[in-house]
Amino acid sequence: MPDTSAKDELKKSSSRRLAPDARAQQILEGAISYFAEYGFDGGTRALAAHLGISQALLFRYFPNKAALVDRVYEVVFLNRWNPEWKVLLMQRDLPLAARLASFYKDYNRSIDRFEVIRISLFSALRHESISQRYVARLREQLIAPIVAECRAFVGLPPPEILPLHALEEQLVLGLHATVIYGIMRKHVFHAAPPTEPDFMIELQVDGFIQHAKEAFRRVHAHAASGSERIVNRKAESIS
Amino acid sequence: MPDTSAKDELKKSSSRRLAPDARAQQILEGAISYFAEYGFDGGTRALAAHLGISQALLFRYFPNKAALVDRVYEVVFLNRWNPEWKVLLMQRDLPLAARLASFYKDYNRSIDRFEVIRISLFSALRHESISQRYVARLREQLIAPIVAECRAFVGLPPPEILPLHALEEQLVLGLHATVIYGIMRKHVFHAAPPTEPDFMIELQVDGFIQHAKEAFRRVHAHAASGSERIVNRKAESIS
DNA sequence: TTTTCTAATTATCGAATGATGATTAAGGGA
DNA sequence: TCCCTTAATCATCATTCGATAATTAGAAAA
Repeated sequence: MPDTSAKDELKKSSSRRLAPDARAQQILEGAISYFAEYGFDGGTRALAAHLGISQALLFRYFPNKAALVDRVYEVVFLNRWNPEWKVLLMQRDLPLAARLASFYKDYNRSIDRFEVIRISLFSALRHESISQRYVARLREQLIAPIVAECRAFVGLPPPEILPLHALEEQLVLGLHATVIYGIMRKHVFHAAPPTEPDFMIELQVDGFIQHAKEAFRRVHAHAASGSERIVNRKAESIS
Repeated sequence: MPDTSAKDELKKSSSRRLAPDARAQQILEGAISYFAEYGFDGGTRALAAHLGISQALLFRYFPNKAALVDRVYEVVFLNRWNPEWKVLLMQRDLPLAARLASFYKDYNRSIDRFEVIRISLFSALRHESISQRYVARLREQLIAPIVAECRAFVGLPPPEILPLHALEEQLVLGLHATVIYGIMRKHVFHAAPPTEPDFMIELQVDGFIQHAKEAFRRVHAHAASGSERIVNRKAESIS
């Protein structure tokens, strides 16, 4: 009778005495899962229990809790960015509607995960700088290029000639919002989760494109007669 | 020489020995402001300092921290609902576009506040039941009626004859998302805040209405050929 | 098998948390 | 003016927090 059973189930679950790299990786992934559920105020003891290890062990692999949280941020924010998105969006030999649909399908696939959306929100609510850097990159690398492509599509001058207007950004962000808000409904509000995301994205993109010409012209008419012109301005107004 | 100065500045700031009702109200408002900024894991000592009172005083007006948090929830969620919204949305003597624009302008005005949007998010991330009840009411009282009005607008059967389909909800939630996400950008992500909300709402509503006929027909065609039909289904799929 | 290295746990620290009496003092009524 | 009610604070409790040092024990090398 060979000695199987008891040894194997220990090995697969936590298997004490892991190689340091494997243990660090396991802690990091457990922290992502745990902090996504309970937020960054969740305790290190509960996290350790979640991992099936002692609380002190966390501090042998990360100097303190903040360092662990920072690593979580890095994985969630930085590892999830695809530089090809911008390239795809600017490929003018493809119809704009096809580019937008293709991009948002992939973007949706990339961020439609419990951990990603919730950790993004937790960190944004904490005013973490990495969150604001992500938002800035989103704006510069994706939203602004889309606005530029829309300009070309509807027959308006490029950004080099006519600076981008904040209202144009908001118009594009309206399309962006349909994707993001759907993911939030699913993972944060636990309300009627989106089904058939690809079909809905195609539908929303078609609506956006069909309305784009009129919408951009109205925005420019409004801007010409109205108040502020250039895109940058400070946030914050508490009341 | 009359004794002015020192007495006045004490009176205006915190003026010790308030009437109990006034003090309770002051604590509640301070708690809303404080928890909106720091989340519900913020400490009672820091909250008391924020109010200029001793920490122990909080517990003479609220039996424990959870009770105070519950009162905050009530104020933020329940006091912010206008039953007239549903009435307005179903007023068929007005054009649908006008009803939607009017509703979303008012809805936006009502929830575009730092405290409201952030406390909503904090509580939703905690899976608080009051948050889920709010989402259910939003869906039943606003989204479903809007879908029904769109049905009438595009010439499809009413919900009594043909049950609402989840994809129709998602279509309407796409419009809803443009408003909500704008508010989140402003108060959570601190990115390019929305300007001229009324103008943008008119624009988004017009785009939605112009596309509605085609969109609803495509949704119904897709549903007829596709898989699931009825609106309810369970959420949750972590990976 | 025995030895050796080090991954992991146990025990514990000081600081901060929510919460509870004991004490002080503000301010209207006599 | 004094008194008496009670709003408010002070001092302190038991827990829980992040973090550290001492100890144990697992697996490869000898």
